[in-house]
Amino acid sequence: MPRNNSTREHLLAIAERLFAERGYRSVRVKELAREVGLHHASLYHHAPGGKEGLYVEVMERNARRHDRAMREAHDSLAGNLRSQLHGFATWLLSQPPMDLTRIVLADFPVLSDQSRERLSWLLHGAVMLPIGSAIQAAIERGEVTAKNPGNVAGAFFSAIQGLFTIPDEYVIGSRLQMAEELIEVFVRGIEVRNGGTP
Amino acid sequence: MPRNNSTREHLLAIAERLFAERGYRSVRVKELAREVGLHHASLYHHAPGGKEGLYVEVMERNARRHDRAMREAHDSLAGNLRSQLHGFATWLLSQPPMDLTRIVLADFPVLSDQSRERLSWLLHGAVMLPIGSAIQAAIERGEVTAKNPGNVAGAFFSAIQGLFTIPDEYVIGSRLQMAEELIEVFVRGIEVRNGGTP
DNA sequence: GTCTATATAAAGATAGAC
DNA sequence: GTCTATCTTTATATAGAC
Repeated sequence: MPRNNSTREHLLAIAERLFAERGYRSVRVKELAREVGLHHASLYHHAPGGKEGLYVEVMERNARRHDRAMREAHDSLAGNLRSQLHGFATWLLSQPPMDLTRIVLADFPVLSDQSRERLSWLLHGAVMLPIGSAIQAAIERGEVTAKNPGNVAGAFFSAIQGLFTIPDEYVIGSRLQMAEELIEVFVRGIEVRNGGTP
Repeated sequence: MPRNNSTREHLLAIAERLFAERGYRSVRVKELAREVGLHHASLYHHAPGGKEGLYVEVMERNARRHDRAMREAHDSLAGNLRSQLHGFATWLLSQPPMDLTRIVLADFPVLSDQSRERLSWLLHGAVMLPIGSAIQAAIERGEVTAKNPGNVAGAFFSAIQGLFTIPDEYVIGSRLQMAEELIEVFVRGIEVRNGGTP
């Protein structure tokens, strides 16, 4: 059992970023070791579970971190959907991309059924639930309407993540500014009209 | 030089689907061969460029196919943004997922600069341009407004692709029906209000 | 706790018989 | 055009010295 020390923390941080960006199979153990500044053999001292154990561990960390930050944004900005969405977008853009398509279709097949099921729920709960909950609350306040709030939440999440695919030189202003335009589109798209045809 | 025969076409079709779904590194040459019904050594007869050549070739095919279908939807439904978006969504959901995040962050780094640059433009032109063009036309008709139409186009594309991450058992109705709700949200989100405060 | 050395397995690719 | 056999390289992982 590895001790809680800074080398291990360093390794987990590096692994979390690399796995999030490129996925399980594209990350090489030697690459992880090089970035941490260790020989790849030394890595197994800090991560006895090997590459797969490391992946599961850092993805769980990743999910828990998102869970904390998304709930924090949800709760501290409760009552104002635009602000909540802005908080979600700010957080998501500050983190490595979370490419659910790749995670589900490419990464998950290498995991055990149990790890897959567990991670699946953790990730869903961390990112989709808070967004859906914010939309649901706005529905209950009578501000917006949606047949399927979870669908809108998923679309918002995907749209924000999609900003990561834009090469820096094509970003207009900043990704956060682009996110702000999308927030306007989403909120306008579901808000209840009060000035409709009389 | 391989001849144009059905085995090769079969191989290209299989490769296109597998690479699109799981990405370059997750696809095994032996897996491709098995699905085609060949020994993996025989595969190199039909694809002398090996795995990388195959990837570039089928991604180009993929891009060109999307280009044709998206332009067709764009042109045949011109004048009606909702219909155009519906046509785009119908096409995209009929195809393997196009996970641009994974393509850009995980697949591209293994390609030559030239292949990467070329594929990048092909994919962008095939999916983003038609959507952006449809939105731009609606802006010029005075129906909708957007500070950055390309941003909205990218968000729409990401939102539709995101529907692929939903496990079948959580799909409400069909993915196309979920797409229809998103189309409403996007169109309402950018449309010019005629019944605002007087 | 980190290294050298080595083991094991898998992947991509080629040669050459049929 | 497809196969068997083989080669080379790469990846993950372990043993054991220091």
